Amino acid sequence: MARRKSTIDETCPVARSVDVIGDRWSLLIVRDAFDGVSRFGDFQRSLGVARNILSERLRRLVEADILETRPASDGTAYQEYVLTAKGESLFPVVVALRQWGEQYLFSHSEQHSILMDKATGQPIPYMTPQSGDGSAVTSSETVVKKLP
Amino acid sequence: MARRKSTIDETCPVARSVDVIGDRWSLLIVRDAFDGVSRFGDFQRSLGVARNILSERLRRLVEADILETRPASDGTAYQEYVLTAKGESLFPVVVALRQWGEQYLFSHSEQHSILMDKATGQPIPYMTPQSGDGSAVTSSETVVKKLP
DNA sequence: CCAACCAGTTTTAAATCAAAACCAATGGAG
DNA sequence: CTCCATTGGTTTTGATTTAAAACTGGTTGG
Repeated sequence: MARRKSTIDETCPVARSVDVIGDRWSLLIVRDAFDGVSRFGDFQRSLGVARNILSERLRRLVEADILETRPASDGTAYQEYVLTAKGESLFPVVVALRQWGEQYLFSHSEQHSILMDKATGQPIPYMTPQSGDGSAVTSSETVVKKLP
Repeated sequence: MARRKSTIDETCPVARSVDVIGDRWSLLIVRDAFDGVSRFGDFQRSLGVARNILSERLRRLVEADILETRPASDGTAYQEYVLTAKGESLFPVVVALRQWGEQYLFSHSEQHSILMDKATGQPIPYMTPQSGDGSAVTSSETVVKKLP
């Protein structure tokens, strides 16, 4: 590509988020991390991503404080990658993408995975933005305000 | 790049979603569309994206049934791009990205925009996955189940 | 101690991207 | 009606990124 125009001066939160995790692999790495994957080789096998790309993405995610490294919990000398609090906060993003995909990207007959509540065994209902009183709001009922 | 490995056979909804909108521009185009932008030139000026890239992305989004074209509402012979129902359904994704960005990607003193409820003038509360009874659930309280 | 494994890094070729030039159709001024 | 600026792209051309595979060096198991 020509040099990527950095959106670092962007005042839109969506643009900044996309700048950090808006590529083909970062969100899938985060998804796997939510799923308990933590080792380099496990990410690599799970995603089928090239190792150099995985290496660079993991480094970026660690730099962005979304993942952190620590000594492997299984006693080996290797390290593992785990979500930070900032990374855990991406849960709604991953769930929103998952639910949208569930609704629109599978043919009716096609099987796909769904997100369940461990406690009740019921599917997690579709997430939606809500007003202060808990009622759902649509995009046309909201407006983006620039703070002064 | 070497040829992109298509994730079309992927059974994970997150992977399919990322395959459709997981690039630097598509989600920003959708965000602008939520904001009322509909004309080629307006997207181009708003995003600062190269025109050929914008053209290709708009075509992809139309093919994916996220946007659709129709005659411009202002009487000119040009066309405009508007969100379909499928595109409107990306609202939770955009809001989740926005809210994560608001929380983590701005220094405390830095100004940024926030999403408000038009009716009440109050900020939209942070979205979170909920259990069937409306209580928030964390990632560790959920599990991904593959349907048979 | 040796072989297999893990976690990367380097190398190389292909694909994509960004910028700018180019082009056709539209619309507005006079 | 004519000229010219605007709109909405497409084409061309390098720069950059990506993917795949080969390579490296420490680790672990036998």
